[in-house]
Amino acid sequence: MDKNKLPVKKDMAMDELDFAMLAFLQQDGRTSFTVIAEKLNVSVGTVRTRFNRLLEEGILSIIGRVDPAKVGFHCYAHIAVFVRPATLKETVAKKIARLPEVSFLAGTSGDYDLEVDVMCRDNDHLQTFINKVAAIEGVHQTKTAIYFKVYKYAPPDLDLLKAE
Amino acid sequence: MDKNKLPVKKDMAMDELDFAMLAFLQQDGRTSFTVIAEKLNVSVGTVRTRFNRLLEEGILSIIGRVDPAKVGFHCYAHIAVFVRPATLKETVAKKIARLPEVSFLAGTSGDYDLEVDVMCRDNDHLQTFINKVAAIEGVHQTKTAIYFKVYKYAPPDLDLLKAE
DNA sequence: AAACTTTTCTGCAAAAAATGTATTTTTAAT
DNA sequence: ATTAAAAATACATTTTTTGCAGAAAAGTTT
Repeated sequence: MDKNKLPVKKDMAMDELDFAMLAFLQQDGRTSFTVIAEKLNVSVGTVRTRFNRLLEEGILSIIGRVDPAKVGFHCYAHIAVFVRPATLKETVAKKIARLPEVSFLAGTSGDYDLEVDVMCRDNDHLQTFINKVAAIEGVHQTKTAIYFKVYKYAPPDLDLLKAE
Repeated sequence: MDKNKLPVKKDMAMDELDFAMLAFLQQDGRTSFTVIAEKLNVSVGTVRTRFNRLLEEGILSIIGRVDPAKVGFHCYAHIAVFVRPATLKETVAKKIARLPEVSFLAGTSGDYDLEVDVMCRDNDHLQTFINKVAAIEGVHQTKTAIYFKVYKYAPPDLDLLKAE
């Protein structure tokens, strides 16, 4: 397999072999080096070296994904947070990030300032959480929406990077 | 280790041992059965049996998580989709779900009908994507917001289920 | 409550996979 | 072309997983 550099960040270049490995691991994070090596026609050692580099660089991480609904999180919600004065945004973000219910937190370019996605046991738990957020200094308003039905939840499609 | 049933869905009961295993695997999906067994004071066989059950039930999956930004997705955005007439919601959802850029798609209780999160290479790619969505029959309006800074991206915190 | 059934856990041997290291091959630079 | 550096390979060793068979626990039935 040849290694044509792909148009990624210059400092950490990745070739086709890396991407091929990622493709396997995205599907099953426990795929053995042996199997990957066979499928890609390289030695086990090569796969191992590459794998470790990908981990070290933080490009890849192997995690056990737990289905939230199946273990008891029956309420997945989206909270739009309006911060005032705007200068408090970072401070507020840091405080919200600490709450364990928060699965995603980001600053956006939209109407509101911060987006908070939370996993709660139930509506009761959610309400308690919202109150906690509302009590934070700088939180001016919140708008909550519940995710009724999740149609898709997928990892990034690496093919989008190859074919342009 | 004793197995006090925890308040999860009745049909697939999980005990403390299962949760302890999940906790390990959430951190490192490649943790060997041997290590888990030692830490939890059970036999390797037990860990294996439980592990397989968790996989089969879809409670757990081991995946290689790829850092989108590091491989070339420099634009993570949020698109609010308004569907009209409302009856087309499911149809529209199915069509959007097929697009490879979509990492998350859900129906919400908020102002808009569908929330679409997308991973794109750059703003250009994003714009092309938005046009594709806008062209779908039933899509009345879209509002896009870019995630400027992601403060947190975390798996569900299982401790929230134990202590209530 | 004893006898029986089912499920879960354990222990051990065999197979498979990962690791450590020395060597070869490839790549890049002068 | 020559040489230096980086990456890939091969193979012996260690570790982990897998496949069962037997033991222990939990749950039923009478």
